Amino acid sequence: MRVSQFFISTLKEAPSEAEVISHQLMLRGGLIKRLTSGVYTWMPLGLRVLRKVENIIREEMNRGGAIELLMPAVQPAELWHESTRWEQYGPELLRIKDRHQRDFCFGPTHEEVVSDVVRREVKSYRQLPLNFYQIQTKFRDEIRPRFGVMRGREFIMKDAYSFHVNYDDLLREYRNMHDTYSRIFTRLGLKFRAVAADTGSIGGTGSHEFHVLADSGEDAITYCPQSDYAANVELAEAVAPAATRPAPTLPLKKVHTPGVKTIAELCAFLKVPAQHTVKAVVVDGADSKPVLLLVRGDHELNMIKAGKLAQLKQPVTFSSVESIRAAFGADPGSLGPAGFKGTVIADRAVMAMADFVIGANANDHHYTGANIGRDFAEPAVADIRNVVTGDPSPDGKGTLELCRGIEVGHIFQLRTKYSEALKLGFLDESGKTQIMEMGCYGIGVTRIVAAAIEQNHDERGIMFPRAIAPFDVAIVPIGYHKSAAVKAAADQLYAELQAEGIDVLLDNRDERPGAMFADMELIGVPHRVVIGDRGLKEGQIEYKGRRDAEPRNLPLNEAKTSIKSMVCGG
RNA sequence: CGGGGUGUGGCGCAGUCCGGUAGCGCAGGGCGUUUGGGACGCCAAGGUCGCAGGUUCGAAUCCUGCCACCCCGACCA
Repeated sequence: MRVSQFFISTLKEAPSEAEVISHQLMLRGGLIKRLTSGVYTWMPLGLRVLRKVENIIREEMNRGGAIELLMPAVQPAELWHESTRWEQYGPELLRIKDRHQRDFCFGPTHEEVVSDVVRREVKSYRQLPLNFYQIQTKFRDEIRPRFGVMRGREFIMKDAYSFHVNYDDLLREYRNMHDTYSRIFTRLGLKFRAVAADTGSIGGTGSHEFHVLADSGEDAITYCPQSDYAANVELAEAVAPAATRPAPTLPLKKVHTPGVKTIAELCAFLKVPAQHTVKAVVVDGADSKPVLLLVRGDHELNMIKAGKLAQLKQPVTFSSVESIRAAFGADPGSLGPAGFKGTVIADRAVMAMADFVIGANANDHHYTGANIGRDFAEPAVADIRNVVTGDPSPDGKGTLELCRGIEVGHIFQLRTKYSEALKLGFLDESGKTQIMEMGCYGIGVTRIVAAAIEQNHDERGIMFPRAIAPFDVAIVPIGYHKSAAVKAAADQLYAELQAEGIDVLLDNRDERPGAMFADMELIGVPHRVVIGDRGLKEGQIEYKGRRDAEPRNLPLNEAKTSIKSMVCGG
């Protein structure tokens, strides 16, 4: 591609709407343009990247035995009533009406449609298993779209749905898709990790998320370097401490703590470490009465885990200040279990503590030397905190580390949640009707582009992994419009590399060198060749990899072969 | 949906407090000089100051209402 025949539009300054680096660089590089909140045009340059991502996904899905189809984006409400999701999905489902006032939605996911296809087509066990997938535009009316295409409302997803005669076969395909996803993200050139995940609203049993590792990621994930354990922090079990609770050594003492509300203030005021304090959080119980949750001061309450407790109202909500005052006689910041009549649930780690500091249920007062059993009744015990670095791994094989990730893929064992609702039956060998087992497997295609940039950039711009770079190599001629020798050498190398099937971008704009260098670096082309009169006199051209510190010279007559080996090797 | 913030030319901003009819940088156009790290000079062009009402002789500026967008919290690929 010659730049004169392409469309490149870069900015020196990032639009102020962009907060994260990938969003800024995608706007500056002209990969995307915003149309409205969470909705973006993919400009020609960005589209090249997107297509490369899609093609890798498509190739590996095909290799994994999945079969591509394309389902409609617009779906009739009747199907969603059948699965009961028309009511359940909430405002995230974009609902539309046609001219006859019939209800439709713009599909946020395709379990209903694919199930309808399969129940019409598949009657016999002989037609199973099946795995249908598509790469298609979805719409989810997100509460808060942000970070550009990282969390858009309209986005492209690869979604796959598999159908099986029994659970064993679903498990086989689930592992197959796990391997397929690992191959996909490896080929994309991304540092990633598969982690055990919460199944969330989609339902089903087993589930794994695939995360691109990046400090700016929205998800906290944990892994064990000594084993293959890895999980989303939402899910990762905080195992009970091995140590038994020491006997009390201090008397319970009420202390005046004026203005102290947070654990940090408490620690500073009393000069105690956070591990010797207990945090009290009040949430609404299943009976709408306040329930007191206790976690160690340096730990964090995990709302997903709390959401699995039968004693609590779903979804979990913090109690209002009014109901807290009524139940405790004090405001948040001075709360504790002593004297509280309702349900108390303590994290496992709290149960191993003695002589700790906790709110006294009187404003501006705390207790020191508090002890379970002696100063208040034994509470119910549950795992309700986030794991922290150094916690023992739930598999017993080491200690946990934490890092951050961007969720780019998610695989689920749906089991029969949808196949029962949508009557996905088939006849088995003995002629009996059975319900299919289902799996579903998603990849956020547009999000991958943002995640790749988040993981691969420097102060000059994007450093795309080779597999998804918009171009493999950029030729930057110096004086293309002045020097016949430069033009001839650049045109020839361009033609030769193109003939080798390499994606070459020839920057034949009449720009100053600095402007061309800056643009090629901004848009993340992995290899750059500079051709100028200065080098040609010596029979040399200059080569620089996007990640190289310094350029180096190559003989002109070997240019094609050496560049080809660098493009294909690196 | 709550909380915070911003809307001025394609992009980044100043001007708003203290009303007097819009300015800077970048990008884009023309001419000239330049050409190995985002050049320089001159010239020209480009704005319903988010929208609607109001106050006023006069509103980007003050008042009211609305809209859009961004950021912080519950969602998810």
